[in-house]
Amino acid sequence: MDDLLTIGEMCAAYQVTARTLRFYEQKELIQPRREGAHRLYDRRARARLQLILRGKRFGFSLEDIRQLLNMYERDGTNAAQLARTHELAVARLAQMEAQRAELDVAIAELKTELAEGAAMLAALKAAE
Amino acid sequence: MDDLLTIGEMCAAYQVTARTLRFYEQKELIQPRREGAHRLYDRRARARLQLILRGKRFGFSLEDIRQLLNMYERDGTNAAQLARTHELAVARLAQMEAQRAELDVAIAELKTELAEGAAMLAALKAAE
DNA sequence: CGTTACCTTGACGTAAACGTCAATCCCCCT
DNA sequence: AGGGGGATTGACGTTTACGTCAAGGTAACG
Repeated sequence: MDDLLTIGEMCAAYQVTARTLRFYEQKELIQPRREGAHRLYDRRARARLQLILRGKRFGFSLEDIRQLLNMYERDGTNAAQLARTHELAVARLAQMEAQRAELDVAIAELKTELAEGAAMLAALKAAE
Repeated sequence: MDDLLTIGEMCAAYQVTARTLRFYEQKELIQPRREGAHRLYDRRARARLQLILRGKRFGFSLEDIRQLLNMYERDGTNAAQLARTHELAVARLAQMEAQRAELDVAIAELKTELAEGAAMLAALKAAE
């Protein structure tokens, strides 16, 4: 049963707005079927949406996601494409870990200031 | 010696562009002196810039920073204002830690997929 | 005095990911 | 026939933190 969902049902199912779905479509991330003018989302469209949302959680841009998705669409078994995807994922992972490291530093610094009761502004007074 | 720096010197000293300094001024974050039309940055202006850059590292928005800065400008010793600053800092810290937690989850998930050689797209194939 | 380097204001542009109308259209129900 | 409730397209708006001209002022050097 390849049950088809209307845009409203998709919104409810995936917690996104209709605008978002149309936006993704415009960006070539999803291609729902049409029944007249109305959109109908099949299994494939839903799978892609899930991947999009997942990619977003990973911090990929929509453009990155589009490329990954379309690469797989054309040939999911091409070794070069698999390698490319892997490469992108590794790079993104490195970014995330770097971001986490920075965040850790900032957290530690802010904690120190809070412990000193200094908030972030003691330096202003000191500089007068 | 309250040596005064020109905008160009400020750029070199703090690694920011002139546009950035003018932008901060327009946003009421910094108030340099004037010699004719030219800006001159005194000790206070420089202290504020440092705090701005620091606030940014903490992830505060410029608007947040402006409010904090101006609160202190009016009365750095007011208990209510100190409390407010502290409160903002604590809230921000909580945000940062939440963000860090999410990041950890995403990192772990992405690592798992990489380990499986699945990148992020295995599900697409599975859904066909 | 002329050139150069640096400065000024003002205004429009940019990026991402949608939000928010407006005008229409379509189907279903009573 | 008259409403509703959803859908559609198109187009402009939003946010943040600046970037990028353009046109012109000014100050120091030679």
